Amino acid sequence: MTDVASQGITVLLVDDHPIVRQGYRRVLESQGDLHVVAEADNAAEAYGAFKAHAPDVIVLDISMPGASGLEAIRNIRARDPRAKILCFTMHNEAVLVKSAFNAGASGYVTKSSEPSEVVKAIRAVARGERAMSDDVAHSLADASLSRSGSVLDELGEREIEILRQFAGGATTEQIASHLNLSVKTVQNYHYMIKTKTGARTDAQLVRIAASCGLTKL
Amino acid sequence: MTDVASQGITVLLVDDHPIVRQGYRRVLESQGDLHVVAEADNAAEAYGAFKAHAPDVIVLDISMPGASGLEAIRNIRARDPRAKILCFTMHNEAVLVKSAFNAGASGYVTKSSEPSEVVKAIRAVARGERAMSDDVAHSLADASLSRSGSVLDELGEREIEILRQFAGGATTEQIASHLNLSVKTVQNYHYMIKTKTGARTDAQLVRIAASCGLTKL
DNA sequence: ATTGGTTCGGGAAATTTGCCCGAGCTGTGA
DNA sequence: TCACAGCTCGGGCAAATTTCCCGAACCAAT
Repeated sequence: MTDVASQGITVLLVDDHPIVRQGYRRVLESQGDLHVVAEADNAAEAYGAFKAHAPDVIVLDISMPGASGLEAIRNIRARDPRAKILCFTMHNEAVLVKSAFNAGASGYVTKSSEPSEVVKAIRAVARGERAMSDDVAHSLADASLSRSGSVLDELGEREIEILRQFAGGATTEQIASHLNLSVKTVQNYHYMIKTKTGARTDAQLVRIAASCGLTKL
Repeated sequence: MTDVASQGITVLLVDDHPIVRQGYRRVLESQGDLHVVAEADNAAEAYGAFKAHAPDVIVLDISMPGASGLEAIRNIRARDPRAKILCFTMHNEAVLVKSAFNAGASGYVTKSSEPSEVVKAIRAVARGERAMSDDVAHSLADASLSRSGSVLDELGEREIEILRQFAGGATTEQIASHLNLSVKTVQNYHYMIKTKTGARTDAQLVRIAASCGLTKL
């Protein structure tokens, strides 16, 4: 009775799709204790809106392209570490989830979740707890029983270099000759990189490399 | 005065995100003349729901994975050519838009659009007109003007779809099952795509796909 | 000294690639 | 209407690569 919830929880919605925002707003408002006090269209506007309205929780869709969503989290948290950010997105890759959390997010819920789960997460985050939906927890658990940082610090120097060249479009032979290694060794590194990053496909590898800034485009 | 709109327009919502569906429903219902008579969670359920409720308009999120959205359009239209389908999605790539239309869609609106635009599109589609949002028209126009010479028009529709999924990180098996193809066929397409685009490596393929806007990174 | 991480590569089985093939289908133009 | 061309779908088979296993050398810290 004495906590913040009894006063209602104020929310800032950040999503680049207007109608989606409209929808969230209605769903949240129908809860009674949740009040959407502002909306923002993109990461850039998000901090301004946060400063202006000081909401209890920021619900942020990191819809990607790229790290713009993560960037926003870092920006806001850097300027006000009290900000509580709930990521609400359709992506459920462990790497992204991890990045979001150590960018400073307080929660992570996928759009596949039931509305009630989302609402629950907002309340939890408002209380200062960490929240995530079941599917997110599952993929995190799966992917990293013992990992702790960015995917990159799992990799050795050589592995990173080979990943970089590979993602840049080089063939195995080219990499081998660039680095004066046997083709076999490059193949083995390639394999190790895949297992360490959890990529099941070369394409996934490229995406991971790109998301780590290892390659542009 | 004698047309369907004066009686209200019935809508079937198809989207795999429950909360998003909730949101749309509320936005549409608040219009007065729009009535969401059914929802479906995925492409498979969509046709059943269509048959059961005979809605005036199907609002379909082809959120992908893969052609399941396009597949759904084709399925429904094959069984009932009177079906009016409005694609409502976050993707705004010319290739997809074109595929959607010649799969039989009546309209295409992105989630970046204002709610009012979406509603307008629904009404237009219900009247039997073709509808698309400004940004979609723009990217279609762009593409049709200055895109001869792009690698993409060397590729068939299937090839493009498979490239899209592959670049998105899907495995050969996943693609095969998404599209109901044999693994061998997907492998063959993969090979054809590589030769047609001149890519010597899967990583190069991903880069090409990205540079054509086929996938985001 | 021993453990542990990183670099380097061999070997063998399982998969995938590279390339060729034929068959069904559709639209287009003579 | 009859080709003809182009897309779609998949089999086959040799060659290449991937997947995992392994050992060896090096260096750093325990």
